[in-house]
Amino acid sequence: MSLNLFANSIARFVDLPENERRAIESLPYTTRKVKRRREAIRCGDTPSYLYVVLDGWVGRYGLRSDGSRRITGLLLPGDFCGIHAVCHVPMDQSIVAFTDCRLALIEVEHIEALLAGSPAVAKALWHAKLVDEAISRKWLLNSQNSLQSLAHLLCELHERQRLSIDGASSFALPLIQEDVGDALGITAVHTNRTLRQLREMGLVRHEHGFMHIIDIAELRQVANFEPEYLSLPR
Amino acid sequence: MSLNLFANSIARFVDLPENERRAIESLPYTTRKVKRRREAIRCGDTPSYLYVVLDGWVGRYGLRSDGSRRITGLLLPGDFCGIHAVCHVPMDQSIVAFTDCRLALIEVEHIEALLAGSPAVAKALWHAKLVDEAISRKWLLNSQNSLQSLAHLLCELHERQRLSIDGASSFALPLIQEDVGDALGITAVHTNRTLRQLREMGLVRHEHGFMHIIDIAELRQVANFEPEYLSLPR
DNA sequence: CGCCCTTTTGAAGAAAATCAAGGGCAGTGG
DNA sequence: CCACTGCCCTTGATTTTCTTCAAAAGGGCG
Repeated sequence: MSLNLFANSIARFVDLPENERRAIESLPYTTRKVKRRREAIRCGDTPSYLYVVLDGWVGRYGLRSDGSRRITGLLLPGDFCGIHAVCHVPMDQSIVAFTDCRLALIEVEHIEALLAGSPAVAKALWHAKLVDEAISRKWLLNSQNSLQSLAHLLCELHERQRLSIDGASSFALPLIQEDVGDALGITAVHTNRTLRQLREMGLVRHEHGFMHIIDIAELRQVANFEPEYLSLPR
Repeated sequence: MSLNLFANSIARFVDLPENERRAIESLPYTTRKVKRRREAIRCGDTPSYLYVVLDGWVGRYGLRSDGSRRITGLLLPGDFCGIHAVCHVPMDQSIVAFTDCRLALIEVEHIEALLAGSPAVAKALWHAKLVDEAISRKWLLNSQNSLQSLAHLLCELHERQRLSIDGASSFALPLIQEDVGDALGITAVHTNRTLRQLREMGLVRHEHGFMHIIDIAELRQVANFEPEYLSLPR
């Protein structure tokens, strides 16, 4: 296992010169395994690494005063978090593993050196951050209508996984309904009912941890999903 | 009028060496006036400038399929937007003026040169973006409870204005209730009722476009507001 | 003064939360 | 092999929150 997944992820956004690709792939890093449901980074900590997801699913969340949780983003293999390290800023949210997963920890000094020496990479990290932000804002925009919002989340994940799973209309969705609810800002019970609606509309099936997209065109219609904001290649 | 407000804003996040401050303040730019309620940047356009707010209030928003609007962020003097220009990415949301305002337009080439030559500035822009993101995520976190959410927005604006207005417990709030509702993800009617609740609790008064914070301690209690995420000096 | 924009309030209805209970399934241990 | 347990999904009934629709009441400005 290495950072070439990270390099590929970066290369989605810029023409990556061969020397800069090598610079990424030769970054020193350590691997950390995190078990399902365990925190990878705690809110309030100032990380000293950039974290790259090597495999598994990871998420960002914050806690409310009543103890309830809101998931504010999902990180898939190749995604990174912890840019806070570069700025010496404490995390405003926590990072949790939704599956057993492996993270690459890259020391901030190496990231700084990379940013200074590899302009294309620096630009790509900005681009990746803009996409990340665009996703957050879509979540804000959608939090109005649970059906549309759930449909949109499924479209988002379908699209983001398209590259790795290559066009498959099913993907492993390791989240339980409570997680999905926490991502949408609704309760687990309501998530259940909303998911049932999508099922009864003949758009999706969720079985054995796999989400099967039956009618992507109609699902996108319901979601009002326009994939451009993800800046992924067609 | 010049970019020194922008430089100050940047300098909140890093120790800005004198030469880098001069680099910012000597950036060539043009000024653009935008009238209240007019769009400054349209969703889908790829900007070719970095936009810095010189004066007035500006906001980011997206439209839903039913035509309703969600405001996803507010920009105050010194704040910037349009980093998309650097990455050649189309905007995923639009930028609108809430008051007559003036924007500084800095060509992307100059920004790229600045980023390449001024490491502290580059780091500060990352930091500013992280704060921006943290604000978005707070909005996501709060969108659950309209009272808490409105209280939190007022605390956020109070805190962000603290530096410019210097400790005043009142500030000009040029948004109408419909705007506030669009920022919170609730209707104007419900915003009105929620605001009334805060008024009847003796926490705020809103008169003649000014928001008077009567009991900031209690307001922060209601909002569960913890200012650290804004990375502002004490 | 009269007009337009905004705020305020009421009443009815919809969406989602909450509370509660039952059911399936996988792993564990007797 | 079966009972037990824990975790998750599912469904029903009730309550709360917010929306929608409608109308009236400021308030500033030509």
